[in-house]
Amino acid sequence: MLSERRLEVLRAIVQDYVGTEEPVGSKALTERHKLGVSPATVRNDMAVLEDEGFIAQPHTSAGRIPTDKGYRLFVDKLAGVKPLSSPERRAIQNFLDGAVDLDDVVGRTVRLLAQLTRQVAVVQYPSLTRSTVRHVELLALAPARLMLVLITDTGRVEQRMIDAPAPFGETSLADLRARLNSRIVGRRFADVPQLVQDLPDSFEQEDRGVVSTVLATLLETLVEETEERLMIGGTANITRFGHDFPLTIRPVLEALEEHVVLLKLLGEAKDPGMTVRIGHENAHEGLNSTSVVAVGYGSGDEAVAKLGVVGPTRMDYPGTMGAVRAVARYVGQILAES
Amino acid sequence: MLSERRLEVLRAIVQDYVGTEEPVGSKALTERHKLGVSPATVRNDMAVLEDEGFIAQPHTSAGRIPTDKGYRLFVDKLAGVKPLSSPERRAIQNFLDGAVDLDDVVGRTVRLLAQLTRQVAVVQYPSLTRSTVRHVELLALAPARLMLVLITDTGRVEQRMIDAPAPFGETSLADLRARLNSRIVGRRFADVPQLVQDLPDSFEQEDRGVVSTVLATLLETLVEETEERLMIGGTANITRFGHDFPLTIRPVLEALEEHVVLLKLLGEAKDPGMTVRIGHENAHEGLNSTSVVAVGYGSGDEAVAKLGVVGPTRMDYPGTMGAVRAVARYVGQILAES
DNA sequence: TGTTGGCACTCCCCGTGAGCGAGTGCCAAG
DNA sequence: CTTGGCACTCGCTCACGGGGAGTGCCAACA
Repeated sequence: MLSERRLEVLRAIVQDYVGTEEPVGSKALTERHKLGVSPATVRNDMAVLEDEGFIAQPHTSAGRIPTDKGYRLFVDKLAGVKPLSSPERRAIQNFLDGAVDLDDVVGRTVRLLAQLTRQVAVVQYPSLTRSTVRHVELLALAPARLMLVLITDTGRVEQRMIDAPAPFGETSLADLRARLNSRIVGRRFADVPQLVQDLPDSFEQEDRGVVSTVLATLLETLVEETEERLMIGGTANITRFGHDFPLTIRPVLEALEEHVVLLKLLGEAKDPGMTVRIGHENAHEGLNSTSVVAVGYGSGDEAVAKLGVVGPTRMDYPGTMGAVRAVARYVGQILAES
Repeated sequence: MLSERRLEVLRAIVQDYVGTEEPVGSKALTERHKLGVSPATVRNDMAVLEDEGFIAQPHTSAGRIPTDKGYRLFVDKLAGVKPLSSPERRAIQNFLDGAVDLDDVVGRTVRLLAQLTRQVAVVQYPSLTRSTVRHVELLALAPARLMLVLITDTGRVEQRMIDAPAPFGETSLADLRARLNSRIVGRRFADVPQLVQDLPDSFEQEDRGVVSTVLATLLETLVEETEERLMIGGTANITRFGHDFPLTIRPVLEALEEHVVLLKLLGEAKDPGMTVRIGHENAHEGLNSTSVVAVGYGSGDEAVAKLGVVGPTRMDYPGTMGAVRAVARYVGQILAES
């Protein structure tokens, strides 16, 4: 185990490097931090930290920079979560309060997060699987052409066209609509399949085909839309990620375009609290020189989706984590209110 | 007026520069193109072209590169629109045919366009103002809480919550729903306001407040959603824009984030055909070193929205224009079918 | 055993200068 | 108007050489 002071040295190195973006040497460290020891001692400590793999030098006779492992130790043991200042809190609240619908909430959140952290923000739309049904609507656009509209408690609306195998009377339609709603409104998506299982049997023979088709489409919508959507913002901030440009930036932009990858990334964050993935801890290769800070948010006590930021491994972890957590809380509140 | 050969020289310069990304000199030009004259002659022509402002040299004693004005002449007079190869056409069709809903169509289009042009693609969602109403649905979520769902002929769905000033019975609701639909289904959004103007009068006194509120929300939706949405793709391609990195790329990314700016940009493209804005012709400063190729698309004979790409001024204009036009056509077809 | 100052050493970084070469402008001849 | 010739410009590359920040090691000291 590392001594108290060595940890302190590591913390100092991380802080300085994050600030200056330049390898930090022993002398500069003792000058900027009150470690109470001489540069020579710090050098010894650095040698140990390097042996253990927490820091590295880009070249012989250069200062040290933290490794992924070093950052990991930093966030696990050395860094707290820096709470936001109260003006910041107020700004968040004001900014989010004006939202009019779900798209707007997500849009504002992503902009806010990008602005606060000066990094790339990613916000997942509230997931359908954990949400409940607020209403199902069935419309006849033509005798054998129906539209299914599904409204969730998080304000999301999904619609699907249905080509019915046979014409379907207005009364049967109203009947189906009513029965469907009475069964599944207020229920979780995951529970819907078994709740509607026996519904076709209660209809006239001639209508069963249509009913089955409608139900099939409904269930399909539930499954399909579990492929969640997300919104990204602050892409311009990648220019801050590093100086070694085209090389670093390209794969990151590509990764950001693949929403599937990002969703997986967010999804992996199983931790009920905040999850921080540093550099190579990210499964996706393009993000090997970035860190992802993610946290769940939700309208109630349960998380319905995730949000987070993607930034350089060399980032201000306490500040970023503070911002991410705070934004998630406020979004949760907003969703609960609406 | 410039002689035939001088135009030919300009064309050759543009083509070579687009290919190599390096200033092109007189000797190289005569070698790669059959101009039938000597380098010295070409040098004279170049001097003229430079005087006229069509080309410039980065430094004394370097080759020439086209200016914005040079590109402008090139696209106006010298370049055709390069039709796509038939495998490409087939690929487009296949790729777009699988789309299941509007989001999917737009999403596929944007990816397709980005892939074909290797540039940043921008696709505007079909505008509401020009589309027609397919259906309006009114649901009572609670006695005094309604939801309005608006479905357009382009497959777009908008929903709004309404807090009614008074409870509203199910029969009244059904009545309003029916009357509303019979009046505005199939009509253009722009015509809706006057079509519903006198609707409250035909209701019982006690229901008029609610009806007015509903109508107000409906009209508001029409107006508000004229702020159109758009989707962007292929952002990673900005890394191809130039070598002078952080400087160029940052403002472009910022501009791409401001959808309002992009919408304005697309909107300015009044031309019924294709519009090409080159470098400083773009009003937005961040896009001064990029070109925008945009064209309208629509389900019928009329354009309902725009799509296009943003790329370096140094782009393959004929190829890009060909791809943009072809994609717009196919998207139009897809929309018309659905 | 841990800490400290001293010291030689290693390299990165940066400015300088030379040589190269692509490209130009001009001129005189065809 | 076109062409070949020619001197000139200037960006690019590379080698050379301090300067400096930082290191590792060692011997001395608590």
